[in-house]
Amino acid sequence: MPELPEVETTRRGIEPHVKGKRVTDVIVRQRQLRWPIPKNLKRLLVGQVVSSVERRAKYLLLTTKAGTAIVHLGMSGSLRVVNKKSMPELHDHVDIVLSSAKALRLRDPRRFGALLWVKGDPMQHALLKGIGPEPLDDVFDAEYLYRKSRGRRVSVKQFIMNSHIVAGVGNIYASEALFLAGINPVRQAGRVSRARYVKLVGAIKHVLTKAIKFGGTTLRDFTHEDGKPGYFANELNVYGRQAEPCPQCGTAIKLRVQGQRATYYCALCQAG
DNA sequence: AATCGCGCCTGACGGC
DNA sequence: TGCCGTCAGGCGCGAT
Repeated sequence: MPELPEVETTRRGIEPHVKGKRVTDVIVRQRQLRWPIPKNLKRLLVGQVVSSVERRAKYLLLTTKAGTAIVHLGMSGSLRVVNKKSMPELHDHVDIVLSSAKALRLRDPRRFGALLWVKGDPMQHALLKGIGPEPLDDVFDAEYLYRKSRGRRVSVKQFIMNSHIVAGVGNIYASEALFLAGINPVRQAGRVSRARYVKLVGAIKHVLTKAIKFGGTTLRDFTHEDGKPGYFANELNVYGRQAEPCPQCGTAIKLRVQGQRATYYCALCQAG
């Protein structure tokens, strides 16, 4: 499941192959992703030079003079740099063919991803406009999170997964950060102390930074631009480890569902 | 304004 | 073996 570290890993992987290259063709094999891929994408993109490859939240932004392609990897998406002559496989929905020998290939078995186009400032696009600060940005600090959380009755886990509060924290890293901070995931966001938000912000930054260093977490579909997996799955303390011993205290890791999503936690270490 | 639940989609898995 | 139901989950959206 691509979360921020996986998208950032992808961005870093594709950037050297894409930036400064001209788009020579766009091949769409499956248009029906979360939203349909614009029918005129090929006309818009062909001939354009990709001037930058950026990330905002879990969105990738391929910017040209004419506009920006917005890519979301959804649940199962990956972007690979392939030889432009290599045969597409099942679920390889789009090739963005480049002026080099390469093509950027979007694979997305579950098709929860998206490939959209925006003219002008991409940050003004409806999908990006309301998104909260980047978690690795300095403006994302304990004071911000504390202030935003006052009066909120949702669980602290759902609170930090709200992209309007902070960008890019998904289900895996929310569980991991709450474990590192020793916070009970079901506690109401508005009832978490300032001191605990200091710990939580530190934990979020730490786990995301570390996951990027490991090239992200590959559980099933996610791969790097070269098709290789990320290795952070080995570093996960609680996610997916129901009934395994807590790495801190040995108590069995628990699983519960919050907002229709699995939360993994240690009831002893995260009593607070 | 905040919160809740739905639905998009495929592949893996368990039960029979 | 094979079929079928269930689950996984990011996240926008509509309803409350």
